[in-house]
Amino acid sequence: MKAIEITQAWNGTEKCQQCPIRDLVLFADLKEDDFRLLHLPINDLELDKGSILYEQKDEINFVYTIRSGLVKLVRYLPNGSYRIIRLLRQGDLAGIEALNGSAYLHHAIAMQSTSVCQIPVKNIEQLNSHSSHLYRQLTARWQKVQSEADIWLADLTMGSSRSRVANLLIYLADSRPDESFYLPSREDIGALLAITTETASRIIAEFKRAGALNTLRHTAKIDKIKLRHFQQKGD
Amino acid sequence: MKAIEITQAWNGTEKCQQCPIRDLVLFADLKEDDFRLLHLPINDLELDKGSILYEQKDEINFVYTIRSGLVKLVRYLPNGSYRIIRLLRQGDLAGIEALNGSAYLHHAIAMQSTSVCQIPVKNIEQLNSHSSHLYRQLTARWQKVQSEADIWLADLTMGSSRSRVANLLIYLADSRPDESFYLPSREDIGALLAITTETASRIIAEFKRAGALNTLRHTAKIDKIKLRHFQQKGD
DNA sequence: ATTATTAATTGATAATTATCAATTTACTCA
DNA sequence: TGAGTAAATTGATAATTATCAATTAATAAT
Repeated sequence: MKAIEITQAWNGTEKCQQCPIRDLVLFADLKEDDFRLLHLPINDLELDKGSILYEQKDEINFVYTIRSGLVKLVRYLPNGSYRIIRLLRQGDLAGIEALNGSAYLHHAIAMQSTSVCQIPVKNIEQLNSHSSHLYRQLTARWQKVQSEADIWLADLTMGSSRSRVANLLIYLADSRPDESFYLPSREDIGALLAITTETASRIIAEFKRAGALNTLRHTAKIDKIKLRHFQQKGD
Repeated sequence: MKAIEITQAWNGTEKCQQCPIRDLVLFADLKEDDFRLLHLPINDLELDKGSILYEQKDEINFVYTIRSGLVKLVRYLPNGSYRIIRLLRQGDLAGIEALNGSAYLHHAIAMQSTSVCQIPVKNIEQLNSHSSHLYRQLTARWQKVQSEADIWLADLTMGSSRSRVANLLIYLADSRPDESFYLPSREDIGALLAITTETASRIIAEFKRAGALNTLRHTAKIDKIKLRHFQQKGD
């Protein structure tokens, strides 16, 4: 287990243009001519739960688009504990820092079965120098990272543990078509919100008892109305 | 007071090339030819403490380079409280989200006397379409924002209040030539670290008593050795 | 299916932080 | 300078969360 499997390798030309999440990914705006500029192969990777997409020390030759699944960006602290800095979902870009030639800033680890496109940085650079279409996508993505980090900071680092967990669940459920989502382990919830595993567990259990959260294995659904009662004590 | 004064207006050509913080700012890599592409005037603004550089609702026509001083990016919450999302210092870029045509994401407020360059977004766009020099600076800056946000999240949102305040002071003192820095109000420290004003005050007072922090008005110096004792309880 | 292992839950208690309130200190403006 | 206002500090107490420890539930391996 914890395998990474290359299921396909291709040069963008046809495959990327038929990509079912085309409008979400980096190459959204590219024209047919642009695709001819892709020289290195793009790989399609399937990651098992727990497998590592990249680590901080890794050589940085790729950026990754998440096609499906869930990836956590993790920063390990000197004392051995860790903090989850951000979650990446469908359409998100991992390893964007590679484009500046700086090292990866975190470890990227699949939280569930995940499929990604592995795009060589050289491809991006080539495209960038010959076509301006990619530029908008890249800056837009940088901006998305930034604004999500801000929201994260505002919603998920203040207030009581209870309201932080409620906000996290609402964030996780957000924009899922069927409203069901992957519920992280209590340890990961702790690492996401800077609370202990036990506190995370108590609150999740409390939400379940109140009927605000229903789980089957790691698949969860929330009752937003009931959950809102836990969001803020003051209003 | 709380005035914003336009002290100078110029077209980049000579003025920007002589800028004393040229290597820190957006135009660092530009060549003489590039500057000829700047058509709209760049303004030099002087902000008094407390004055507002921009608000979320503002029309977004400018990005700003901080020449000196300290700016806080503030997000107001529905219940009237606020959270400081990030601090900007010399060389940092404010309002970078304007480049994607999205609204400003925060209020930007001067925490002390601050001077900034106000750069029309149109200038940036013009430069970008005619010269590739700016691209590197922009992506590098985006990346810096991202990596600092990550560090922030890891250092300033976990651990005890005491260690968070210690980390904030170390961050503020960092890279100041004379090691002296502007100490924010206790309320702002609270908004930065998601703790109450009172807790912030108690900890600052404790650091002063221990000789780990010395203040004269809002100018502060830290004793890093002594401060480290407060950083982490566990090591 | 059964055992071994890991994750989740719960309890009791200690430590931390928020809250409410009062006082002292610093700053502003006439 | 001196009164008025805002900011910082401190105290007492309540609420929240961490810590340590035990138990139960879920998952994986044979």
